[in-house]
Amino acid sequence: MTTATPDEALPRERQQWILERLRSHGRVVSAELAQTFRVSEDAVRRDLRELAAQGLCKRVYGGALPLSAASTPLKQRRHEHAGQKAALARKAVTLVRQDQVLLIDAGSTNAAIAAALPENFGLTVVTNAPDVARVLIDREGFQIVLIGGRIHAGIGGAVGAQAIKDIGRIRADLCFPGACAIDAEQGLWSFDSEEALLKRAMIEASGETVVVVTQHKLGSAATYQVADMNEVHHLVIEHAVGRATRAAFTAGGVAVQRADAVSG
Amino acid sequence: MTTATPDEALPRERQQWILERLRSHGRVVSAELAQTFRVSEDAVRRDLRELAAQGLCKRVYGGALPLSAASTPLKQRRHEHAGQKAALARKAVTLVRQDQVLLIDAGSTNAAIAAALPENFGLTVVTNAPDVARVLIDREGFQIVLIGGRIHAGIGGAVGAQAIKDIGRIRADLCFPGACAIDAEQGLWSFDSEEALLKRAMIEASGETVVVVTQHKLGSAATYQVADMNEVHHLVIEHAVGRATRAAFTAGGVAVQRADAVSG
DNA sequence: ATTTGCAATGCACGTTATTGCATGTTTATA
DNA sequence: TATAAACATGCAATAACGTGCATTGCAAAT
Repeated sequence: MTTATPDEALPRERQQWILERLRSHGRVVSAELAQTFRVSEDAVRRDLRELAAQGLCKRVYGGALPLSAASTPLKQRRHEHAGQKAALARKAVTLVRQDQVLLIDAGSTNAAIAAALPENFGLTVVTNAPDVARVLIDREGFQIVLIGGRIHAGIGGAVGAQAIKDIGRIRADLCFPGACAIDAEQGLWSFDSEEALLKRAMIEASGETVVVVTQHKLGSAATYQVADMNEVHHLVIEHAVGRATRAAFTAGGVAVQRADAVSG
Repeated sequence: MTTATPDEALPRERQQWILERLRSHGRVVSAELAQTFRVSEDAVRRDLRELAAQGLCKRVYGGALPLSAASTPLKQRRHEHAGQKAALARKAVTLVRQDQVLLIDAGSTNAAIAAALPENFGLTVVTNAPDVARVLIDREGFQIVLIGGRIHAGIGGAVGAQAIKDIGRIRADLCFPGACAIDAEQGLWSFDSEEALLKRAMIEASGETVVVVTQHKLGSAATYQVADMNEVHHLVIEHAVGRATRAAFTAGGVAVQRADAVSG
């Protein structure tokens, strides 16, 4: 029961109702909608066309379906901006030296970093993310240590007391905490309190901290603070980031690395 | 349950449903799909043809199988006996009841079991394998707990003192230790001493133990013993296993389950 | 008050997608 | 090798679709 009876509704109302129905029922049928709203199927089709144009649903023969990505937000992110992330990762791993111990957080960018790490470099990788672990298992010449704990599906890795305790028993050289948002004054931020605590524990367990971010995470903040900028030693950003933004971070004592330009 | 009863579905909706079903069940049968959607088998075949053309599944005589990109040697092994393993997994998950806590070991067979587990069944899955964790992260309605520790690449999961300590803090209902070899008299065996210790810890932390094996692991032994057969409560084997072999296990008090026959 | 502009709608018409059936062919298995 | 089931293909019927166009209702401008 999304709403009572629409029966008569304005176009926008209809579209809103359709979206709700898509969320709750997983599909809508043009003919049914036409009958529900007492309009012609043409009008319904126009609605669906608009919604699809806004990326809010997927039109199919007979009606519309919710975007399949809506049910799997993480899986969607996994292949987004793959080109940029690979470029960022290539630049980020230049900061890694032989025989170091790395602490790698969950996230698609960090999985890209794991894939870019040099093999047989004597590296030890400690991670709370099954994704990162799997990338390294399929490669060679890494010592891998898994951080245990309850897994938060939306984050894609272990969080919580157990994970933080595990991290407390580690000393790492380099730390790659994923960032939800980063700002030259405000520092590093996360959308989830558990996640923020975990990233903080990672940073405290490491000698140096490297933050690797795609462009849209720059200059914004989120809900929970992870660290001040003076706790971040290296920042790896996309090639396209402007000079002013870079200067703001450099002024704060952060070593800024630009990834190579990407065609795509 | 992937979805309720489709019964009547839009063409594209069918295809999505088929893909989901492929992920969770490892195969689809044309005749079954036709009955499920109440369309002719021709329509189903057309769907499968389209999906296959998009590289989303592999058509086989009678239906279709999931197509997961396999290239590296480990990944190769992961899907080598995909059909049989999916059939084993389907049978194995019938032993799982609502709201149970499962302890799942590393291994390709166990990853298939994770993929076959029913969603939103109140299940808690504890695992030392990034592979298993990842399968469940991509699905919904599971509580996932990661066992930490040093990862043994050849095994594909965490082993060692840390992992065993983590397991010691868990009480599970059901345990799925991967088996390298199993014999009615000699019991359960492993090729690696660390691995053997871990499996033993898992069994001791669980109420019941389920061993799921492909045919070639039966009746052989390995280097390190994991458990006697009287510690194994359920054995899930392929359909093709002979009567004499089954009887040997049954005589030892093991409940033997045969997977359904597989064409491929 | 009238005009103008615009969004929304329904209808007509040509186009495309989907379906089941009939045909002949391929495939698995005894 | 024989046989039945599964398959591909062509075909006609149907349902859904897109587009152009006229109509309607309403609000802003004249």
